[in-house]
Amino acid sequence: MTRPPDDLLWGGPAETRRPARPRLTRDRVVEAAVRLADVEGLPALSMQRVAEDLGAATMSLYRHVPGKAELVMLMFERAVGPAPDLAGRRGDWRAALADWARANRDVFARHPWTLPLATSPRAMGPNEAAWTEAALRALAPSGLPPAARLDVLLLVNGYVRGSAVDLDGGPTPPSAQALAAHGPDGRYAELAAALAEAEIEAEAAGGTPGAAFEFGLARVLDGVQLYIRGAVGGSGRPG
Amino acid sequence: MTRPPDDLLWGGPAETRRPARPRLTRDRVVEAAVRLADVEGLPALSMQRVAEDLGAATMSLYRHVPGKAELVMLMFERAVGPAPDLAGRRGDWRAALADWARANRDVFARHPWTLPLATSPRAMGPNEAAWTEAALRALAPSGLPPAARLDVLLLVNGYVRGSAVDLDGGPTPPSAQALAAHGPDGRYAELAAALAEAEIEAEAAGGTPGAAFEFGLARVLDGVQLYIRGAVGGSGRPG
DNA sequence: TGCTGATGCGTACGTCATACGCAGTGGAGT
DNA sequence: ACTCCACTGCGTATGACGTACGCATCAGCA
Repeated sequence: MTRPPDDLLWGGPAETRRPARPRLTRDRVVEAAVRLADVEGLPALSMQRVAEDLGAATMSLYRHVPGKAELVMLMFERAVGPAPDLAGRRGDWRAALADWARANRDVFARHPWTLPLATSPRAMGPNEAAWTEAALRALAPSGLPPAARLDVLLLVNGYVRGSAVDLDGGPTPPSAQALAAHGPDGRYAELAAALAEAEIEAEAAGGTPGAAFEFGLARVLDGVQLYIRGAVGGSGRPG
Repeated sequence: MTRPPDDLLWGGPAETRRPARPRLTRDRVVEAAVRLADVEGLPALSMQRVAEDLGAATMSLYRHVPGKAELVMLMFERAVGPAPDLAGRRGDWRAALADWARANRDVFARHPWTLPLATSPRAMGPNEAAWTEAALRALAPSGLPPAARLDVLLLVNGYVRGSAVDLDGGPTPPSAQALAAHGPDGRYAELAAALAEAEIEAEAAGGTPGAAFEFGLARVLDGVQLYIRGAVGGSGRPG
């Protein structure tokens, strides 16, 4: 009835059926969006681009996600993924927490766009809750009460997020020339010296990225360990 | 000459001059944008809204900033502001670094929208460089070499950023009901217990926010202190 | 063979960033 | 005094975006 009569008259194939595409599902939409964000970054994410990548029309996405904001939430949950398995470290809270921190950092490394999202107001999803639960369990052998374990977790979590910034994103330090140009009176002397020395070290270290991460992580865990001693055992204050 | 003759004939005030508005400057544009972001958040920031707040036309802004991305950069620099003065803490790297961390946190508290920006790729501006320089100088009495001081700074910086998330933004933990509903088998038992205990403590603490921040900061500095002892003095490893 | 709910999509609207070029202004050079 | 010109402000237009709305198609079932 709505078909143009030509087709009927000339007997063209009755192409009333849609081209056989895999059905659209919420999962496929979120997956495509994550892939797009991984490759081109969050700013490039638009409903139109996601739909295009799926070979669907823009408005079709709205059958599966309520809107873009909700899509981003779902993307975040998917990128976070299931909590790491720390069973192999049972009893050793320090090793378990270190593994947890590294797994956490890997998420940010795999999906850099999650980093700004992690520092924006949002609701905690099941995966993120599972990560938190895993870390709290890892800390159980420490003997700390639950609320103190939460504080420790905030600390470690904060460190991971903060240092992941320097994996991708984060401030690119100004060039030595720029520093010299704008601070000819030695205003940035220490910064320039530190950057120069760090560059030499990085060259020497060659293929060991993440050295700075491990350094900081060790310091954080030292601090926690000291605290646990003080809180559970005697006084562990370093003075 | 280009005036319509009516005005001339009827002697209306010669309103050829513009209404006497303060001239638009880059500073005024950036200031208005910061104020807008402070009040309504970064998503509400549009060139049109900024122009409106200034009583100017949208396109006028482009005479003073190249585009929105650059405006946001300038806003960030302005929000960061000048580095804190740590002269009063000369010689005491721990106290100076703690002050620096608190000042840093205050920036995020005053301008919550800077937090996601701080965790996105960007160039380091003069103010941010000055903050870094100030911290490196504060660490000079520790005796650490410049590159190691940079690592320490990354650590502290990361902690501040990470914990500032919980000032504003960050994951709002699910309600106890939600946890119970989705993990009836005790999947989130530790999390639920920790949240409940933390809530009780928060109620008891009453008007002392930032307690969690100070807790974590003390742990971080403990770790750094331990490291400095080990690196500069003898072996300070806690085992 | 019609009915019904689920799914895909075309159109339309409002908001956004911004390219382009004109118009008023005020100062410098004649 | 007059001309010129750089600077500043702005009106219009374009194209991308998110999404409300309602029609078209289809699978399953009566």
